Amino acid sequence: MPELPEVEVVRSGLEPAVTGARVESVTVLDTRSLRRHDGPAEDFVDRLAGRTILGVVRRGKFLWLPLSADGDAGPEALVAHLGMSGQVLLRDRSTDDALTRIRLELRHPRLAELRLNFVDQRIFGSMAIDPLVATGDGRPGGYSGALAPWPDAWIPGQVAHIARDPLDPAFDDARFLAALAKRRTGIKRALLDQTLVSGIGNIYADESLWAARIHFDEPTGTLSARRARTLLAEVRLVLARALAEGGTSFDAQYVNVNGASGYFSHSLNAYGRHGQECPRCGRPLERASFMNRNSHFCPHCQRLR
DNA sequence: CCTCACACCTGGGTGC
DNA sequence: TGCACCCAGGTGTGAG
Repeated sequence: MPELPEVEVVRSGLEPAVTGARVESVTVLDTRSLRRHDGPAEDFVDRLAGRTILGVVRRGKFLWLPLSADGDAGPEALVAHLGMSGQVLLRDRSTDDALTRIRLELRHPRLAELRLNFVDQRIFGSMAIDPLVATGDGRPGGYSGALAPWPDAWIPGQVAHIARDPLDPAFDDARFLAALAKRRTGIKRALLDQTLVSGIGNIYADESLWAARIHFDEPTGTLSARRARTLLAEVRLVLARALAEGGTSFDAQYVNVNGASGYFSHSLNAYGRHGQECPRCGRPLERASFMNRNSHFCPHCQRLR
């Protein structure tokens, strides 16, 4: 479940159920879902089994579950990225899901036994055990909700290069705007670059650009500081609204930890609406090929300057 | 260092 | 029904 709102729906669903739970057993059904793990599947299983989950943290589209100490190893976390089609489903111990790639059996002190199925059709997502490293700015590594004994200024090594997301209180607006102004590329490319700002994918890039009336291919070099600030504000509004509606779902693939879909697809103004009327000006929205995917926009409201 | 093209993958839906 | 084809919301890597 890809973009920030959908991943946050997963994070917030996992948090009360897995915080404090012990990992009783781990089954790797497809080793390709360990693409991000540095080592063989046996190493993943050995390092995860028996440990207790301390919380659930998210930065952008990355999730990680800090783990209790294990011998001489430094602080580590179970990292999960959902890629294009990943799901994390909480089930009872008798329920299986098609396309489950990794299965964890958990025991929670109050909620007792449960099963966590990592499901992924395309296998662009993956799990990993990764050492935690100190954040560069001393601020919390990501968002961990209210329950966890975080915030701690730690982040998995493999996530450290990802920028903070626009809903993170430690996101530095001035730094982002300065970095954006230095780029020599199109604005949508920049929005999708997770090392510049994280959490935005194809849907919310198109929605934010539509809201800010900016063409997806407008060069970052000609975007005024004022319009860039407007765009950042619209990004935040779009992400927050989508989050409030439980994320965007077009089909059964993008669901929360209980398998339920969000409602934001009903609130989309541009994404997937090519051929239909622009909700603002009434003229037809268009779709254009861009970066091996599609961009949805209003050619009247979003003119290339 | 920055930018961009490309590789990595499957199965559900659609149309003939 | 069967089957070929199309499509999908992301990230890491390496060339230039």
